[in-house]
Amino acid sequence: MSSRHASVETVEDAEALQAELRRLVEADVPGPEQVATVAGFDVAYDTDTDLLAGAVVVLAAPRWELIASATAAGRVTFPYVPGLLSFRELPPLLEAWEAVLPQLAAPPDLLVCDGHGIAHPRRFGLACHLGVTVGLPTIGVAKTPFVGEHSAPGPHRGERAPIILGGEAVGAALRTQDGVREVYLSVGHRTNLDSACRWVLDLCPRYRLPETTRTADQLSRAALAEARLTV
DNA sequence: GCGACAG
DNA sequence: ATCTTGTCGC
Repeated sequence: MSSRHASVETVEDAEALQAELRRLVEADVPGPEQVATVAGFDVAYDTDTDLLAGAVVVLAAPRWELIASATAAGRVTFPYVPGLLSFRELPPLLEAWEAVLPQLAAPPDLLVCDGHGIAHPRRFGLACHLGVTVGLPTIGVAKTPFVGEHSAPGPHRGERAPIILGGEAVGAALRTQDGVREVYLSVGHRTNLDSACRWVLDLCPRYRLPETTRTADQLSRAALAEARLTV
């Protein structure tokens, strides 16, 4: 698991591993029919101290109430390289994941993370890496575009426009609330674009960003603040 | 070669 | 990611 990451320390190693793991991605299969629980992932950074903190939250339908969570703080082990974000964020996220699993009666039905899935230069963004690693359905929801072209979706909640890369739809610009800026989502693993849009809308009953993202963001920041006191 | 570039 | 107050608007 993480031992596999221990050997990845250069851009070359990371890209080689991506090329290997991308073949495992299932990006056009039926998504979860029901979602009783959903997990959210996010990482916060302190640029001064090199500290980072990952957080995993588990929310329960239909109100998306927090039922479990875990965090993991540590030092940055990989630089930010566009296209290799997962090698930077996965270590703390997987550590938090391992800590949250024992709190659950069953694995979450869906995982949502910050950043893209297959809307990625090599079709293997953070959401894909997380998905194939834990073997569960994942969706990537990003606040800004990364690759591909898309037109502006209509102004109302639920309207969307495909993100086109290399002639294929790799994701969608989705309006999650009337009049707010769109989010950019793509399949990570074991689901499809329609299902992903459906569940992301469900996770955005009130705000632009999914409840999973909002809650995980808060928790990761709190965990980072806690970790800074230790330094 | 130049500019862009999730978090 | 992160640095950051007030302010316009529903």
